[in-house]
Amino acid sequence: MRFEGADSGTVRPGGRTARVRAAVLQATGDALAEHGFAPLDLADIARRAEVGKTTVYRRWGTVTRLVADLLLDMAEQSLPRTETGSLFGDLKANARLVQRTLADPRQGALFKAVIAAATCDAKTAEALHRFYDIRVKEWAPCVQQAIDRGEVPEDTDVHEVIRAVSAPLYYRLLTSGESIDEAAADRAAEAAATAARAGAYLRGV
Amino acid sequence: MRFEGADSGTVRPGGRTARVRAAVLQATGDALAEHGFAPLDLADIARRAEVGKTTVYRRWGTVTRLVADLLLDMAEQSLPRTETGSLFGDLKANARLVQRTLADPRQGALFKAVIAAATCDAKTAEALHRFYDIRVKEWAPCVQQAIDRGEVPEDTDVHEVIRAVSAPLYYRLLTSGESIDEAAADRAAEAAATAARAGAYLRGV
DNA sequence: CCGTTAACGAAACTGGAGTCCCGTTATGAG
DNA sequence: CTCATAACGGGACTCCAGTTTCGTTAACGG
Repeated sequence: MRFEGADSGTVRPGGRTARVRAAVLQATGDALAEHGFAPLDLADIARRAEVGKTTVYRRWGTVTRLVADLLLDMAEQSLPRTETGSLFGDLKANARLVQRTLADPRQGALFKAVIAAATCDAKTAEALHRFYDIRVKEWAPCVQQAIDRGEVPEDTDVHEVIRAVSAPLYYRLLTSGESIDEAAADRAAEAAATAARAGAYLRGV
Repeated sequence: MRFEGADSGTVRPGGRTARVRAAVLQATGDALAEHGFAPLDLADIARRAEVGKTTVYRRWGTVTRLVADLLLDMAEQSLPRTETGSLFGDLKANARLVQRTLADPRQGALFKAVIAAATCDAKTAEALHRFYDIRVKEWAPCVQQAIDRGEVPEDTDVHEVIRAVSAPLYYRLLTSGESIDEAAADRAAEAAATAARAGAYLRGV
């Protein structure tokens, strides 16, 4: 009886074992940088959808193309923007909306997965970019209103301010284990509003 | 001869075709939310590394565990922090470092892929979180110095300020097609510094 | 330097993802 | 309503990722 399994390489970690590890890690980096992450099973999706798997393979072919179509679908369902009368209030409403979405177990996992999928395929990435462009454009007017009120400098890049609200929440979702709570949302909104008022998002300077 | 392929479903898009699409998209969302994104071929990695594929399967087993090990390796190689004497200068140095990394084709693709991999597996996610914790902790002292100089409020969350610098750059990498240029880095640093000085990153308030 | 055995790797095997074939269903034009 | 055919779906087939087996190589304690 031989026990190697998960702890193989722990007893004699030097020499060949170390060289193998280095070579494999190098190759992993290369492979990931080149192909990215490969797709999920379409047969399983057909089963869940109670649809012939031939149909799924014929119409979409790969998971990445399927996800691109899903993003197209998601982009069509838009949520109404709320107006509060102040930049901070509007950004906070936006931040809370994003926070609720990412904190929801199913939605949060879905957004993570969709972003991961876009990592592997150019068409899917394009669909993801279009999705966020639409969402950002939907909220940008609140920054324009702040410009009109004289709250922020004239030539502020309105889209960049909206992105600045979401960025910390997505960064936390992807790179940290901490939960996306309301405090994080409010902090993101406050930071973006403060920086915008101070002229940190001037365009093309 | 039958032509269906990619444009199947375009001639008769109503009725059954539409129902199939809805069911499949629903199932795709469910599958992604549950399993996330599945792994890449280990046999290919063994070939690249010029190592027996049995060895790779025995020592790592899955791509996600392999990526977790890669992250452990990446966490060990740290870059020295530069000190400029002002919060904005230090944050700008950090932002430029992140910017150069993400803008580099291989490194940028690698980071995208690693984040995608962490999306699918708890252990890999933990390894990713540890990686970023280390990086953040490495730069946090520059914010502490700014506190000591009286540049930012006493009870500022120093880690959160560092994260605020990276967040917009990663957000752009993942959700937008635009390149990560120096202007973006400088804007991220300026926004974070401004918000920090204004007390947007106070801890636990 | 020697011996034990951890770790590697070639080759044969297997299960299921992805493809192909062809009959069935039902859309939408006339 | 009718008909041509777009689109679906069951089932057989293929091929390769992942597993198992077993012989070979070399790490490291003495």
